[in-house]
Amino acid sequence: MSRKDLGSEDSSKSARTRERILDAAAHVLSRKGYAGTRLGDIADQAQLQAPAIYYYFGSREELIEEVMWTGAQRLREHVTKVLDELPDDTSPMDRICAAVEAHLHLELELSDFATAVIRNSGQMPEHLRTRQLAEEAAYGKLWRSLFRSLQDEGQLRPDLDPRIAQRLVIGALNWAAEWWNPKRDTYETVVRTAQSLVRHGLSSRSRLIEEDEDTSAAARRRRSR
Amino acid sequence: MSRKDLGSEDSSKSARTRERILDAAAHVLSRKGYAGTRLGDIADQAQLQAPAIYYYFGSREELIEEVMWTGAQRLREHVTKVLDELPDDTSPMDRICAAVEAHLHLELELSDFATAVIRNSGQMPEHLRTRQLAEEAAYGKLWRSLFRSLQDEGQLRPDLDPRIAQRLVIGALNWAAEWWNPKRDTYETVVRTAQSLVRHGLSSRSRLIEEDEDTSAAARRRRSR
DNA sequence: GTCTATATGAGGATAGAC
DNA sequence: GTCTATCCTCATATAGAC
Repeated sequence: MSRKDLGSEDSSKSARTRERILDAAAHVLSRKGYAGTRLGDIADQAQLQAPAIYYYFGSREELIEEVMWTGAQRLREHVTKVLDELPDDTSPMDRICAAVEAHLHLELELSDFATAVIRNSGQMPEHLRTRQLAEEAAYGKLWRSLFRSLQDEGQLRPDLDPRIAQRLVIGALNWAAEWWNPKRDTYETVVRTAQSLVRHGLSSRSRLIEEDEDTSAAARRRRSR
Repeated sequence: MSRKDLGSEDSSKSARTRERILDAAAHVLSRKGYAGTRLGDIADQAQLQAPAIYYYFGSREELIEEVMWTGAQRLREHVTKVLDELPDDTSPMDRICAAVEAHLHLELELSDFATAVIRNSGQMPEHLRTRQLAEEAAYGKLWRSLFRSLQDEGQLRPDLDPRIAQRLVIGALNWAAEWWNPKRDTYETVVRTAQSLVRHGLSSRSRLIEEDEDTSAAARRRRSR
């Protein structure tokens, strides 16, 4: 039997090689796209010969499928774990902020997998996305439950459509992998800004406070809503 | 002289054919990716033969380059136009909300170009991105000036990093093309939710009002406004 | 069990004749 | 504008080497 079904916890030599190939594939996939991902490039990156990949994966498609699934799965597992470790009495909004950080953490950490998934989800043949779609459905469900808790406690501003707000938030986070440059922005600044944006953006406690009428150019907002 | 330099305002037969090819290329590019975009598929979509494309475009690369540039250009021009038409005394926050709608409008309207650009920006050879990058730089500049106005008037919450907040907002908008389903969410709901999220998310007038300590899950609507 | 060297054949861009 | 021919780039099969 080959090594195809070794779990990722195995650290034998062959498991490590397999992992190297997977990482290399994520790297190439994120930069070249589904159709542009050549086994030769993956092999170069993983420091072996292209046909050697067939020892670990049944085909190019199987390898790519696993990259997409792994990316989605690791994200969901990480966020789930972080949420599970929060104290039971953590407020819904604090849970959402924790999820925001966890999502950003994994995404920016495993950015090859993240950008591989993000850029290629819409370009893959459907039959390679089954496991990925299942992960993403579960992940969406997780976030919906966070938003529902917020709403149940009356903390979600009522002019927001919960589903749409949720997708917008996740979009803002996903996109971060496209622009984040660690040399320009610290990870902490990104997290802090994202959390603040989300917290104030969603909260029903967030009131646009009327300004006393002064003549400054700023004084023109009025009883909105 | 070929038709290569006819502007898009020309509506002669050949200009229309050229436009059809461009639209078809955007369609294929968004679904198959840069490397997976075959002239045969573009030709099918545009209802002509693959080699005929060479009558309108110098090469596959030129055609794809033009899709990416056009997508970026139309977005910037549309948002610029909408902002220019606002009354002079429009507040910075209202200008940002107008830009949010304009961005979403063009993106969801021209979704093939939008998703083509979004999904393929990171997968294209650099030499095909020169004009696109110039457009995007100009577009970024536009948004930075919007954020700067907001900040100058003290309306930007000080715990936000302006550049990062701006990128998060644009990310949330860009991602909308990936999930929006007009059968599920109306365009108006998406715009309204995005605007509200952005307005409250950014505004320094947005205060998280402390709740009196009560444990009831019900007592939470307050000082209406 | 873990890989390398080489061979095969399909798909696709594009040149050039019409 | 179309049709055909050419040429190249791969994924993958096969045959072993260590």
